[in-house]
Amino acid sequence: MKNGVTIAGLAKAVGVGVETVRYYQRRGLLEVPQAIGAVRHYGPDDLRRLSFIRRAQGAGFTLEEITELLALDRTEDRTRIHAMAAERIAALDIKIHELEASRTALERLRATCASGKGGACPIIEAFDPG
Amino acid sequence: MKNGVTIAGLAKAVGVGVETVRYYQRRGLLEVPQAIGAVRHYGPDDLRRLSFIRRAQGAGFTLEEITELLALDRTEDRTRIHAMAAERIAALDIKIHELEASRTALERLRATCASGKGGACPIIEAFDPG
DNA sequence: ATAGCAGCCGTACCATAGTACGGAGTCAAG
DNA sequence: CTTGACTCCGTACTATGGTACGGCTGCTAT
Repeated sequence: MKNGVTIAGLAKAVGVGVETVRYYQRRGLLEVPQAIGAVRHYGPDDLRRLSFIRRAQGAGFTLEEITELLALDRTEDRTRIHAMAAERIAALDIKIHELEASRTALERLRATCASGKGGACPIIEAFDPG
Repeated sequence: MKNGVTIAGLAKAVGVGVETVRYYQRRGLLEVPQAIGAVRHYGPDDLRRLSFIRRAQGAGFTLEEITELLALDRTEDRTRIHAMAAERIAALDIKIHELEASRTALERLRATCASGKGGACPIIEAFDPG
């Protein structure tokens, strides 16, 4: 063996499946490293890149957008990066507010249906205002 | 015409497509009302139900879960409703925190890349801490 | 009465993000 | 030097939530 891990080690380190790593390679999100013999070995760069992909997904970027971000990482196109970040932040703000509103509605539902007995609790109505 | 709207009116009122309404009917989320002649007419109940479906989706319920919620709406199984609400609230809390963390990371990226010129801004690193 | 828009229906297709599978090759250990 | 785990590869399949298509029919206005 050389230094670096094989695909299973990489996948495990980031908490994804081997097939997912291969999928990202096929999509061009991860590059396929040079093999030592017949087996590829992955280093810290690959790990950072894969972690980034996952975090960016968590931020709501699609794989297509992440592909663009990764390409941008080596350029100096700050305006594009800035625009993508701003756009995502705006979308995130909307989403966060929506989820908070949903949370409020669910809290109301939970409170209503917590009280002992009585007839059915009105699920549909619980969501009505908000 | 009778009172009530046709499928296009219903869809439009909630901001979905006609095909989406039909899809929900197929999935059993919406019932198919009795036709007057060959055309179905939808009333306020259908509207409320459809609105509910959309709001519940916004809260992160899957269509399958929403199917269950709608079924539960006519029962008195408060414990199940309570459990589903609690579970969703917990998931929502996690999600909201994740999105807020992502927002922070993006804000950092935006700030870093806003400053005039200089080399590339480190997209991958901007997400590194979390 | 007739054109043409809506509605109805089944079936097929789409995007996104994986997940599974089967065969062939390879590597390290026993 | 064989066994067993792991890799590689292509292709196919999955889940979720729709979206589109084409044929037929029926309601409505001109």
